[in-house]
Amino acid sequence: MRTDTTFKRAFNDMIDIIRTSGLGEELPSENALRAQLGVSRTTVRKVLAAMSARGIIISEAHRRIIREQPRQIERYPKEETLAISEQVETSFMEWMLRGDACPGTEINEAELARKFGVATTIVREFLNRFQKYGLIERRQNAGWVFKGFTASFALELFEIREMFEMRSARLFATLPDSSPIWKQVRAIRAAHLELLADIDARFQDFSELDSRFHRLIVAVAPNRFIESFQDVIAMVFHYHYQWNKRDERARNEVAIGEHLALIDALESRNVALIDHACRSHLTSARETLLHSIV
Amino acid sequence: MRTDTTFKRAFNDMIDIIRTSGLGEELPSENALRAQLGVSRTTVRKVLAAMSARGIIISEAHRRIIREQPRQIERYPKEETLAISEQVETSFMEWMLRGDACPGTEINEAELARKFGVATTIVREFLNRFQKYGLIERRQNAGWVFKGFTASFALELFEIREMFEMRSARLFATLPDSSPIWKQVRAIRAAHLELLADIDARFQDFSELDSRFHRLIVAVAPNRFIESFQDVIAMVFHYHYQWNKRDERARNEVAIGEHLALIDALESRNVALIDHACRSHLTSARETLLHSIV
DNA sequence: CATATGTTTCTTATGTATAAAAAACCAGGG
DNA sequence: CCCTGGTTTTTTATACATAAGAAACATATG
Repeated sequence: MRTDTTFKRAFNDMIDIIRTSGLGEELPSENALRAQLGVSRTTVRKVLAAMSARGIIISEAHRRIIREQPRQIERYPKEETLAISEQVETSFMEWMLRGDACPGTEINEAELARKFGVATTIVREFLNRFQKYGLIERRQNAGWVFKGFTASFALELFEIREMFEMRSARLFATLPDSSPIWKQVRAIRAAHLELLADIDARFQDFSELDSRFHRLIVAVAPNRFIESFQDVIAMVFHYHYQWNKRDERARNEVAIGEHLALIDALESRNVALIDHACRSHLTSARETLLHSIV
Repeated sequence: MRTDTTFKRAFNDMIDIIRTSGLGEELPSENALRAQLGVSRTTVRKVLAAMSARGIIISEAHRRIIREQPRQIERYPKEETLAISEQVETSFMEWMLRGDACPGTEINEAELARKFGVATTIVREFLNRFQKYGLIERRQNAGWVFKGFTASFALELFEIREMFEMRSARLFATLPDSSPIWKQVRAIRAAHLELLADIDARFQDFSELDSRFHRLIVAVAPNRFIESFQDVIAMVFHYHYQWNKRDERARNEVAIGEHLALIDALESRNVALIDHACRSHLTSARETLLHSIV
């Protein structure tokens, strides 16, 4: 049966909401909470009921008062807030990147389901969605093949990436001053500088910033196929680098430098500069990835 | 439970095999048949058993003799040879293109399952796979939205298509004479001429030839992401044109002409010619598609 | 001993079941 | 009436069941 991860996530979020308010204060309406938590009212009510049951709030007629601050211990642990389908993703990536699978390995839905301790339906659904990353291939009536996280995967990936990002970066040259994108560019530059200033402590945050940066560039002229390809890139960097920590800090520092150079180039509106900055960042990113594969 | 479409398809294929042999002849071994039919030996045996039961063949110890020619009536009808998942694809496309769905429509798994008369699991699996075409989008815990077969879909599609095909076509200029691709190019030119000669009767065959042609061009330098994008294109042309028959014959005739021009250009190895031929074909294809949308 | 057939076991495709979550519906109070 | 909270209905996520199909194993026969 369905797991109650939505409820648990909402419960944790509600704790944060309550902590920003004082004792005795009244909570917003169910509808307002629904919007804040991003879940249905049904779930809000379930959370409120749980809060009541724990004595954190008091439900009077048509209002709920905060009675005592919830303690952090009451939070549900992170794992329990992940839908089974998300857990499967993690398990699969781990299985794949830990090297249990070499190129050409046959993937067996039933076996994976047993290994991960979930129903076959879910594994199947995952594989269907995962197919778009180009790492597995379906065989009629006979499972899947793992094609391998290989050099040719990386090269094919970067061939497309270069086409897409060069196309987008160039468009910045003709982007009017009035475009709201420029504001986001400045904001993301600031975020880069901030991260750079604290690189020793926060170098692990780069992966997410990287993805945001490239999505911003590509958003200059929206195209659903390009955007969906960004998911592939994000997946690769997110997971692959979790398993290849070598030189992580230095690598990220270099990349930040290249991003900043590209931002400068974009703002210059000079196509030649943009081309150069974009291409050299992509080249260096490709080399880094290739390096970590072999 | 699982349907026996594999068996029925194999049964039909076996009829064709038997019809090419004479009465009294002996059939190949189970293993040989397995390879010919592209199914497992389990299924081969089931087919042989069915043939025996119908008196078409006689199973003696370790050999099977053809006793009488099967009649065409014994074939299973086409519909019964399609896996449920394939039927769902057709039903969905029909639902979508017949116009029951306008952009922004919410897609309801349960409702579709009822409408198509299949299990929800299958609809869900289909939608997950179908997602890559960029026509639907998933919303967390709340079904899917149909984004519409709109002009912007066509434009985004063609933006990518142009990047990919121009890149591939240009590569032909530097392709060595020795490449086996040239032989395929000549073969596909012949196929085009053949179809053109008989265009009045066979204009419906173009869709498949079109897909083969573009896949060939793109295969000059294999890239899994480009190849997978060809699926999107093939889907669009295959289904969309099934529902827009206006000027079909003329349209296809024009496209054949453009293909032949592109083939000439490729063989010339002249980049400027290639560029021109490729771009003008894509432009005209885009206009045709846009036209048929509004 | 190699190859073909007979048998058993495992996997996939597809249906059904059900708790959780979302949505729709409804009644009461400002 | 609009909003709020209570109730009912519908849909989604996930587990489980099973026939069809694939694969592995075993035996026999030339």
